[in-house]
Amino acid sequence: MEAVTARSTSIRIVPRTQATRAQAAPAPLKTLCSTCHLRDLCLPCGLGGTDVERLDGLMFARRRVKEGQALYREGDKFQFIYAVRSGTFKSGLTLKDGREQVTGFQMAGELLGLDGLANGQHASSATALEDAEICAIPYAHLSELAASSTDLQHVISRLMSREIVREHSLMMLLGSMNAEERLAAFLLNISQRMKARGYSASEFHLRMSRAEIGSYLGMKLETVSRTFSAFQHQGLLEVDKKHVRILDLEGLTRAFETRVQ
Amino acid sequence: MEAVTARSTSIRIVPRTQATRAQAAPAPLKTLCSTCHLRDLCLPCGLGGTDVERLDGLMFARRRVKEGQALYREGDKFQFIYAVRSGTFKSGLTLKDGREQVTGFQMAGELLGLDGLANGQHASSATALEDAEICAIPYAHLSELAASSTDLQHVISRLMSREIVREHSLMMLLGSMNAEERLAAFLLNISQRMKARGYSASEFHLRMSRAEIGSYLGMKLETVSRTFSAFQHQGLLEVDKKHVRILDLEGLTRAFETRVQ
DNA sequence: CGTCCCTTTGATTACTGTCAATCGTGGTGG
DNA sequence: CCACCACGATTGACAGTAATCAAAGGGACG
Repeated sequence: MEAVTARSTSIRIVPRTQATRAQAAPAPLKTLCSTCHLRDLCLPCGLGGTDVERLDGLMFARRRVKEGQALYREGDKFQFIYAVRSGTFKSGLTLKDGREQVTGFQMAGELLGLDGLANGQHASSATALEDAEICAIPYAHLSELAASSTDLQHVISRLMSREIVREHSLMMLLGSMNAEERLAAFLLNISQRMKARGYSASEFHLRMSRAEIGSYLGMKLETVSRTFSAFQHQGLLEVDKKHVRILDLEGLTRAFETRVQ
Repeated sequence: MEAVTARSTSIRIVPRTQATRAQAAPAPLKTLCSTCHLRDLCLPCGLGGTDVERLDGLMFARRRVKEGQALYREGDKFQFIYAVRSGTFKSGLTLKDGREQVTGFQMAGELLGLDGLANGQHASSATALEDAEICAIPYAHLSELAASSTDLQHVISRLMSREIVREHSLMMLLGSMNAEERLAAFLLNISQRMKARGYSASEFHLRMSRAEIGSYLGMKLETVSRTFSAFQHQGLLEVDKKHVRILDLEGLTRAFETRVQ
């Protein structure tokens, strides 16, 4: 897994762990929410035409992030909320001994960086799992705009609340499920999100490694791999490295619902 | 662990698991933020005098919640954010098979119910671990007020973001720590919060059962009990049921930092 | 004084972690 | 062009931690 730094003129290969921060885009493309194909998934979701037009007025800078590059890191000053336009990100905490805890994976239309509001600096880091593109939404401007639109205020609050709810269910997963239930829950979640984006719900490419899945689900990469194999033997799915095809959605749901119901 | 229903005129004992929802307070006391002893911990924290006075104008209803009573449950309509005035709450999800996943414990000055914004109904439930008192803050009124005060908007956003950050670190705990590290982290967290409230940081009463601690930390109650005993044998603390005295804060911190550093 | 619940402790099981080897792929460099 | 290396994934063997099952003590309360 390697990455090309944006800074060097010649193409230079660096391992992902040494990846540099994302640089300011050389060509700062501006983006309009009103014409964005993700508007029903993303920030403008639920907003009226006038509010969306006011979002347009902010002219979010669009930025490319290469695979392995960090969009922001723990401790970085909080200035932007990021909306994923394309590609996939992982977000998480890096422990001082080098190990990481992945706290989420973000796909197109999902927001990144909301944890930065608490203390004015990011509490987590976000890294691209493939070449990606994001909208950088300046929080100061956004909150200015929100001051004159209660609808926008509500949308932002709702998105933050949704993040809290999402983390609740992840805590349930980490706190009270076994390996098979965790992986089943993870795959069903990915499946739903792929479907919501117009992709197949039953066949997709995972962009994250076994180690990253394991970190997210609170298990070791070997256990992730074994559990994939177990599901395959049970006829629930076909796996080949990162390619997954779900054969028995009900069976997988049952594996998940063993405890959740 | 038993509870007295508020509805019945005669005092009737019900097990906590069958506890009824908190009823509307018979005497709706009103509360002022400006004179509250918790104002530096709670919602008004960081707000200027004029904003706090405007919060006063909302005249939050104060409500008593008996031990074992639910303040709200999953699926309840979201109307209020709650601030704990006194007592301790647990919040969490109840699974359909009856088991619960505790997602947090709330002490005086802490907020409850922020997960309700996402869908207009609470995604979790909150239950008093001892007789408690809360301020019920009508969200509609609060967000009306926030429309004319960017400071208040920021405070609310920051509180929600803080909840997200809190859950991140809990996920790290659940995802990558062993039993001793989890319990050490839990005790250090309680210790800090007690200290912030003017209580001893080294000696306190836990209001939650071993099972509730276990649910929160993703381990079984027997393991919680054993780990307490282990800490006691290591001379890190003295435990007698719910009473805890920390003898060696550095040692406990080391037990926690084994992985976190 | 008996019951119920919480807690503690012991014995055993089982799941997942750890350590290690192998395979396949893709990029590197001779 | 091909051998080599690095990396991710898979699988096996074994170890270790925590779960499970079980029993008993201690308070609180009727």
